[in-house]
Amino acid sequence: MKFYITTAIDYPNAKPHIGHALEKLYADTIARYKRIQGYDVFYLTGTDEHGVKNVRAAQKAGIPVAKFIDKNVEGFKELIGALNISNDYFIRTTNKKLHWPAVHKIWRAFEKNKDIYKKEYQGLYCAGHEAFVTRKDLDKNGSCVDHGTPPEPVKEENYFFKLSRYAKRVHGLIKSGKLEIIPSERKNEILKFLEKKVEDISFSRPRKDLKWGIVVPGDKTQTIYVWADALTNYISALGWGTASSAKFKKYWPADLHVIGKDILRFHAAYWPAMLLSAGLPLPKKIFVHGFVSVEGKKMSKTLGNIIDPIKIVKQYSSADSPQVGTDALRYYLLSEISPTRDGDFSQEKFEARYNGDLALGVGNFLARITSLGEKYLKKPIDPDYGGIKTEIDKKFKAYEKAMDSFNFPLAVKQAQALVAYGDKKINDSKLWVLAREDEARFGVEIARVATILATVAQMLLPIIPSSAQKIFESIGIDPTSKKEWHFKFKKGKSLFPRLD
RNA sequence: GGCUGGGUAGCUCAGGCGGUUAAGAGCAGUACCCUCAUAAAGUACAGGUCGUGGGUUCGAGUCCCACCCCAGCCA
Repeated sequence: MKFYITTAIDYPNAKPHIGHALEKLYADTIARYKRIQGYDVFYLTGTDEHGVKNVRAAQKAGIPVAKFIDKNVEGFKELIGALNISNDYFIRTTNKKLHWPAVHKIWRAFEKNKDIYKKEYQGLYCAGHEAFVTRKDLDKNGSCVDHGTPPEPVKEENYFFKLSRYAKRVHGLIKSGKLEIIPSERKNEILKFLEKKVEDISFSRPRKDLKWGIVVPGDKTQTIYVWADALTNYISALGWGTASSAKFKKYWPADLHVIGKDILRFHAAYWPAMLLSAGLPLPKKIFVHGFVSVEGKKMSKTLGNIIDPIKIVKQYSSADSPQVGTDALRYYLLSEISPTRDGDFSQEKFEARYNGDLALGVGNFLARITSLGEKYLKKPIDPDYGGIKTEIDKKFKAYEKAMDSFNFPLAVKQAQALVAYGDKKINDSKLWVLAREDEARFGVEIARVATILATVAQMLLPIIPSSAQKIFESIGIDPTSKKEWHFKFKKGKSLFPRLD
């Protein structure tokens, strides 16, 4: 079974912030979870590199656009490394070999279906924005809210895509659940949008206004606008439109697009319509996540409260435990932030989570077991489910249910509940006393708590992969091995050193 | 203005097809207890108008109406 999962492609006009981290993490956790379940997973992420905003940002920085983009894309790739993201490919929309042919091909497909037509577009052009603005961007005097100057009415010719022709079909597909939108509020939102009169959308810009982009095939005066360019990444990355489309045949349609709530319409309306026009299968599911605020406030440049995830990772890592910062951030974002609503980040909450759940939770539980096991156990022992199987099964089922519905905080809770259960078992059996006084019973009891720990590590594998792997190593197990497990304990350094 | 979601213990949230608790979990706080462990773990304690005001009902966080806040979508 294959599983194709994507994130939105990021706009590299600035450094990545914690919101970018969140989305990649959601997709990564699902990808890892599916791999563990045996799926042949293809996980795609990348960057959306064309458009006026990038040009302007480059100008501001005084660097040629291509160079500016290359530099910023490195920042996004660094983020992927810092977060231990397991993507299988990184698509860039400036990739002329892979991406551009697909964009041209899909454009031709629209044309062939007569879904592309030229129309005069009238709009209010704001020089400051270097873009068209709508009424909601204007103040009472009719001036641009951001620039304080009145926009001028401009007429220009653009190519339009007949979204109106597909609105009903897309609506039907979403309503019936053939194209699933999660959560249901977002499904309602897009259904409402599609029930109103849907306008066709401008799919190109005059070349003179937008040079940094892909030319419309057969018309050198027009540049393909973001929709047909960026959204096509999901199939271009698989080789669609090139000679080597084996991956496309294997992985398309996408099983899951992971996106933010701000781009719902593009993914749940425009993109399906485009695919229908091109005669391609539609994605199966779209998961819409929320945003991350910082101490209750929206992240913004003016507030200067933008959180750099790479900085956080570095801050909490050390030379001999480089995975700690990565997993600490992964754990926080996955356990503290509600996946379908907005969540909050604060240093204080971050450290409370870390100390409570990781250092003194899982980490301490591991230390208790390996310390006793290494010192008192004479030979490797087998897992033992005696008296604990019901509880483990119950928690594991709840965990799977939560993971399947992208409720990561609830999934994590199941693992933490097992840690508490195991800690209590150590106390109740007085394991440290048995270690000295009753070798046989000690063997049985430590096998049981170690079995609990192994289950916890299994659950955490998609959440904090490196640390979960370390847990397995400390108890002498290779989780990927089909061979029978035997616990052999080795107490190492603290998995998650406590923060003061 | 229309629509969607939310407003539950100091904080983060569960419950939300009406009667298994005349309100739950985690964190923080207090007491007790253990000492294997990262001065860690475990146990007990939360008396919160379940946004406000009405209504339906034998009985409502849980249904209905109105209103007030917060977020978002569409105008």
